[in-house]
Amino acid sequence: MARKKSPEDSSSSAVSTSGRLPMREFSRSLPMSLLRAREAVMRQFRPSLRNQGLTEQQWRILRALTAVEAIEVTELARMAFLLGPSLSRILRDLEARKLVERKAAEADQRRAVVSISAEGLKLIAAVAPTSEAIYAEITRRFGARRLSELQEMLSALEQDLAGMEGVDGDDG
Amino acid sequence: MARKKSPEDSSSSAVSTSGRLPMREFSRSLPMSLLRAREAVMRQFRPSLRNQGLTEQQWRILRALTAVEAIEVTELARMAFLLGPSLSRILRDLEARKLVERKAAEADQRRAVVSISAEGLKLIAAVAPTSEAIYAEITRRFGARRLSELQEMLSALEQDLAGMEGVDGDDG
DNA sequence: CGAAGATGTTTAACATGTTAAGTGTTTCCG
DNA sequence: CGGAAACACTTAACATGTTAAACATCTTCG
Repeated sequence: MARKKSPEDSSSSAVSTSGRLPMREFSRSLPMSLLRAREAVMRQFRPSLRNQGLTEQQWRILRALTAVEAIEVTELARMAFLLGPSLSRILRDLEARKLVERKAAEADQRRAVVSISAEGLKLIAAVAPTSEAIYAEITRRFGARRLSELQEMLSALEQDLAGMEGVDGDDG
Repeated sequence: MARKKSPEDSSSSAVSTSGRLPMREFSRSLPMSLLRAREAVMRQFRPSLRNQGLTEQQWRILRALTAVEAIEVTELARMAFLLGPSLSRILRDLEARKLVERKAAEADQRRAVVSISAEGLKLIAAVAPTSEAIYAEITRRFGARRLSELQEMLSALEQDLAGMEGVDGDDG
């Protein structure tokens, strides 16, 4: 919407007017495709989460905590797919909001054990219905079977790239 | 050594010890799958970009600029899939580094027109070979055909969700 | 013409991503 | 036993994501 401008309508962007490099298909690169798809999905959920004062990552953490009785920070980071520093900050805030509780592990004072609080559970319960409804609608639109196939491919991609670490060209 | 710990399933996690809520298996939600897949891909590219002092987003912008002679900021944001504020900041930096040039549009002083500089092109040329090699290796591992299929599905997902804006439950 | 509204871009404010360094604990091993 | 190394976080510093608001310019329409 609202895309009118000068008289000389250029319709669609990018016609590589200079043929400088053969790097075609930028908009169809795999990272861009994944980014756009994910954004299309998350766009559906964000408003609802925001209504409850939750960011996407905070939601991921609380969501992960509902699946366990208690869990160490590092393990939680793996589960919620967050880096340590991000998780550290978010836990500090969630703890201040009394949505999670933290205590030191008995056997190892380095480790912290986190669990969701009663309040946290209430918040989850408030968001879950809308969240599930959105997910159901997405599934309906895209098709359950197709969705499974997509997840399979994504998982396979992840696996195929798991051990690939050394293509680092010497362009430094 | 300390191989960078990539959050994969530790196989020990999460057995819903409390049966609190019937929520979908968290680690297999669509947003998480997309996030992990994208991260697996980007992990391959980041080191090379970093060697050239470029972030992923800066690279996206320069990459998009090589495809056009010049382009307005809003259109560039659409192409590189960045939000206005992010693009604004990045352009300020790239301009300071003389990798891009900016001028006001003649017909409309509100609009700014951006283009890549000669230096910017050199930088692109320095990164491109490694980047292409990595992409080729990813394609080889996953399979060209499979990769096309995946892109198709991602594109379709994006399309299917395009007009879905109003599932907003009243959980506020 | 001129004030109200629309539009393109930037700034602000807060939250997270990302890498490196710092702080306590614990483990290893001479 | 004790110091170096490993480990589990946490802080720090910079870059981007995200939303709202500010700015400047342009367009509408009375």
